[in-house]
Amino acid sequence: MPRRREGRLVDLEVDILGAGIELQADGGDFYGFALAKRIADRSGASALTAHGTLYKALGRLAERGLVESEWEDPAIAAAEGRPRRRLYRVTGAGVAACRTETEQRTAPAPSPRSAFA
Amino acid sequence: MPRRREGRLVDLEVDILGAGIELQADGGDFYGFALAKRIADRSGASALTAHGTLYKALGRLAERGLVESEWEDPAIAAAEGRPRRRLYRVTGAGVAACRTETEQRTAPAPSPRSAFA
DNA sequence: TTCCTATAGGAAGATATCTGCCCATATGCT
DNA sequence: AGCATATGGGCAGATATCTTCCTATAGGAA
Repeated sequence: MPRRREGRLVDLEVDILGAGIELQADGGDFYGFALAKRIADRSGASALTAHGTLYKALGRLAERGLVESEWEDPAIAAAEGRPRRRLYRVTGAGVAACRTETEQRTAPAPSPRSAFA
Repeated sequence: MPRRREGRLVDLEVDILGAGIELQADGGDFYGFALAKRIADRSGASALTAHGTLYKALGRLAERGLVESEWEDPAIAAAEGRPRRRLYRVTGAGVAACRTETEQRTAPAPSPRSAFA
């Protein structure tokens, strides 16, 4: 993929923010693995078979301040007998960026003349 | 595999005890994953590609009191940024059982007549 | 000696996160 | 208009442990 168009989001990032906003609607934070399942479910196809893509995207979003994260208390993971999770939440900036991006996409391209023909 | 011959060990169990005794010689405990690598290395071949086999064998040995285990302090795993380990050590009984089994194997079968022919 | 069956072993996958490698390509620049 | 390249995406694998299935076989019993 090419240089990122200034301040815009790629598909996967929109998906993450969207799913994340949904997941955190009922109170808590969310974590990568759950996110992956959710996105895989609704995207139908077998995207993210290798989860590296997702974690890289989450990293990018974190760098831009659109999500925040912190490690789950290790004791909890230990008590539940599973690996630790990194807990994410979409920030205000993240919600805004997601909305903006979505709007920018629904308002199609500024067609050169009127329409086609 | 058939019923276990009363009080004896299968190959993998001997390997585990052997490798375990080696690993704990220099002080500390050992854990499954390291054990798997060690056994895989010296068994040359690609045994244990799926590690389930090893963990089941470790469970058997624990049940018979030949190894003991405890979970690593979750904080340590967290600090090192990796999954928790279960720490094992071979018990006295384990060392004894390993030796006995090895002897029983080096002293071959009580041949029916003298040798062959 | 023959047959039954308990049991070990292998494959596969769930649970979580992260890194490195390579490739395709849309973007921005000339 | 055309080209160079930054960058996202997919594949593969490391780190650890454990569960569920299915299968093959050696041991014991008849």
